[in-house]
Amino acid sequence: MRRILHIDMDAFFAAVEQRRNPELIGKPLVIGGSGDPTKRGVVSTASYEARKFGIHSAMPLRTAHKLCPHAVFLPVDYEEYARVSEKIKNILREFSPVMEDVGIDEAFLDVSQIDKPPEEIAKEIKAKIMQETGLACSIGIAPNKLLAKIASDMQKPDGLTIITEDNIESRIWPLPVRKLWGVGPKTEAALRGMGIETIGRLAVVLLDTLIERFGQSYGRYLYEASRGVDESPLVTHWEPKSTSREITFQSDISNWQDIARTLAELTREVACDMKQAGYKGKTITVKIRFSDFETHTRAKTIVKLANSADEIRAAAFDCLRRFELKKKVRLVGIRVGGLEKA
DNA sequence: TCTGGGGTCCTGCCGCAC
DNA sequence: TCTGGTGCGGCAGGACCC
Repeated sequence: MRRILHIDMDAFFAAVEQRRNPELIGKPLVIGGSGDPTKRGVVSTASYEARKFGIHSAMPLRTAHKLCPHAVFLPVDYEEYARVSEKIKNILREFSPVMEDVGIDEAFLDVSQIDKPPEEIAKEIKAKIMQETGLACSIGIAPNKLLAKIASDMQKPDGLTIITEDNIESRIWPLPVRKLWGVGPKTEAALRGMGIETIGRLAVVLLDTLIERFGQSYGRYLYEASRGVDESPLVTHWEPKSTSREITFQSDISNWQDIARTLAELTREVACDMKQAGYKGKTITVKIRFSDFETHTRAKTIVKLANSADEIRAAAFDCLRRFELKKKVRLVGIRVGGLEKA
């Protein structure tokens, strides 16, 4: 039986900001966008004090500002959070080399090979992270990644939750389906339409029914996930498949020259990213989001792998010309896929 | 009225080659 | 030469994650 830990930092961005400026401790704090709640942007992280006002991740900053005008709004300092994140990941690797990075503020750790109760390991990890960074985290312990992730979310903040195969029925099945990794708003609504609101209710649906409704791959996933089944291994190393840059304009624009100029600038940045990381790519995709939020893409695959701004820009402009720019544009983006080591 | 930016994966469709 | 089945890559869109 595997023993998997899921480590999830509590309100990570907000906690990092509170640590470097203790005056912010105990105050409603919202991190997101440029830090100006009158501008376009969404909430990346809200402190627990801000969450009491109904503020949550992905909420427009303007909405957050209306809910709590006296909250402190700060811009995202990604470099600083990445630095702290790396420190935390290094601490985790000291406990087990089998670590899967899941974004900036969470990770899985396989401690199956360690001759010590996982609960004890988890307590040591929490203490070490607190000692070296001053930050709290929540940890879930389970026989697989799926359950460990659900567990870490059960007693936030500063939690430690153990789920075993024996208590899937009593502790997992009463939870709403939305708690399952991979079930978002659309699937939640579709399931509700079928009269399914909890994981336990999902677990009694026939496999064939789920495959018919959600397709072979996702249907089977839902069937297994609802039963707490997840054999997926920890991924300790992976290569990026695409890299991208996009920007939302502060106000929607209709001038083709402005759009083209922005696309050229994003192209330079993405080419620079690729050269620094040592990758070339072959599929260039341009993304346009119109003022009504309708989003379209146009892609072009070039014959030879490329990472120069000139080559990528030429393909990007071919794509841009294929758009009918009838409506105002709020976002333009570029992605280079099919990456290979240069 | 509001809805970021950086990713991954899946599905359906189409044209093409065999 | 025509027709149909099949597999595959490219493309577009969508759902989801942090």
